[in-house]
Amino acid sequence: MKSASALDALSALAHPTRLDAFRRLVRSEPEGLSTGQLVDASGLTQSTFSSHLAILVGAGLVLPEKRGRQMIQRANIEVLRDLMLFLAKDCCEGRAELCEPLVAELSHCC
Amino acid sequence: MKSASALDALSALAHPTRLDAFRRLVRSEPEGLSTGQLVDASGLTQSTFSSHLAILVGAGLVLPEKRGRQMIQRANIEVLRDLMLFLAKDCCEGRAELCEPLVAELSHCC
DNA sequence: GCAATCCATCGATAATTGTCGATGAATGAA
DNA sequence: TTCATTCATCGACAATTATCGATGGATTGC
Repeated sequence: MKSASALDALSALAHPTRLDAFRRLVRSEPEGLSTGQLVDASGLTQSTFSSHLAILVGAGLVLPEKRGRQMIQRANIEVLRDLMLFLAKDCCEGRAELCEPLVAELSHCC
Repeated sequence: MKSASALDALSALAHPTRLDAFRRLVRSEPEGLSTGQLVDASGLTQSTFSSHLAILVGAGLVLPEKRGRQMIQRANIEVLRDLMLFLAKDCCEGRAELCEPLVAELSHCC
């Protein structure tokens, strides 16, 4: 993952509404949620939430699928993984000792 | 890590100048870098960079230490680890299959 | 065909963020 | 003591972001 893509993903997640929506989508994998369900959960107006959703989609973190007249939104775990690898990479290069506790906790968590 | 702290960390990293400075500090562990060195690397004015640095410090991602008349800045890997665990946690809860490839790649990388 | 539903886009406004130069406090050197 | 260096803070301004209501396209159901 390039630095620019990582920045897009970080910026997309750096907002309460978008972070909440993304986590909700991760938890709802693999079924996903409709835009309307996400709007309801956000408490914002439909148009405001739509602009937030567009930012998540633009960053590749959310993949929309058309289903009838609604859009089903799904989290793109791959991009999340790429982002985490991007962040971890600096520790790893020549200094694995910084990364080991991270891997240990992640292994334990999953 | 609470959602609010994760948002602070994400917001802090969601800016080219700050992401670059933080990664530079991670790579320079455990010696750290002086504020002046970071300013030079950023290409911004001292005051502008100082406000960015304050955001990283406020998020806990950077720990300043006074040394004479300069400040030595060091990356706080723990907060990075907490952030990554926060992001991974949603995958892990009841759906480890989403997280496994992430752990696998991280283990391989480190 | 017609009305209703779902959702993206537009335009306007308010709020936040980024940037800079200037100032000043703290420290070390002469 | 006096001067230079390092860096945080202040105030101002520009740029970006967040929010909303309104509009309109696409689709489904009647």
